[in-house]
Amino acid sequence: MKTYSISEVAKELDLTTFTLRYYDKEGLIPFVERTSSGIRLFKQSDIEALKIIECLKSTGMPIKEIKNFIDWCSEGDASLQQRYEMFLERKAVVEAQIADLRKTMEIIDHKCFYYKTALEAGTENIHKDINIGNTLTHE
Amino acid sequence: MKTYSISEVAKELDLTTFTLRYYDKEGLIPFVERTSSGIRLFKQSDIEALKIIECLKSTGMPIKEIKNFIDWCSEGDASLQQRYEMFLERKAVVEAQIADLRKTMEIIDHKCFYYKTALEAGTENIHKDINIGNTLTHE
DNA sequence: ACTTGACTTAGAGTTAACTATAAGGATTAA
DNA sequence: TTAATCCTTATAGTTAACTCTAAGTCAAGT
Repeated sequence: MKTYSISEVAKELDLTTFTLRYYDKEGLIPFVERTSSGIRLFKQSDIEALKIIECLKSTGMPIKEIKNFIDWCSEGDASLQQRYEMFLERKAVVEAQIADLRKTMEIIDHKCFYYKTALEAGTENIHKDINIGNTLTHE
Repeated sequence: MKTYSISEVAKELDLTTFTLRYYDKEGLIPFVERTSSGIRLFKQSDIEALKIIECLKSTGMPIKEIKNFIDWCSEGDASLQQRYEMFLERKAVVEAQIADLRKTMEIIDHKCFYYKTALEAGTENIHKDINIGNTLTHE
């Protein structure tokens, strides 16, 4: 079975060897095997596992919680329920993040429009004038 | 014109007074006026500006860059182009973030399915079995 | 008068996730 | 054989954005 060195994996996943050893120290990749002399041999499945770890990280999950998940994986079928619930929770988190970003996007779109029209008019006052002249709403 | 104290603003925006003074020190809210004795008087428009600051922050924009924007605002119409470009860039950033989260969501959805079916079967092996038995693709 | 809440400067502490260095040793590919 | 790459432990530094404390002052409300 083909294996990869720590620097090959680092390159492929856009991490550093420092980071990978740090992950190892933190217990995120206990499944990575070693040669008799102690050199890490990453299997393709280890790289896939690291991609999941990066995926969880990108949802804002702290490393200590990711470690819990990795520990559950070692426990086998007994932890299936916990792992399922963890991913359901992650799903909810990501949905909320997307919803927040959409709101952010609305505000930014408004600002893009604001500045686009201001630029076309040559002055920001065009927006202030709209309000000053708005005798109906007094805004 | 109605004004608000630092603690009222902190409460409304779910920040602390420490944070608001920190923002002030970092030059994010130079427009907030003071009483003759130095107490900050936040106007409604100041609160709206803080909401924009929080919006920019939520896109991952560092405080020093937000300060640049605030400085541009003080410069008036001369900086309209820069401010417009800044928001266009923020728009692109947020779009990329949403795209990333969608990819993340796909992976998480897969995992939800994986664990749901594993739970129904009582064992994770159901997924391994699929591969072992797959004599066509040898995956 | 007293309490509350505002202010200041200055600086220390926190947190997470790296990021790096040093010092020394082992292994491997050309 | 030599250079590159790997390993270890231990430790220290970095960064951003807070977060908080201290020490002392000031001012408004009851």
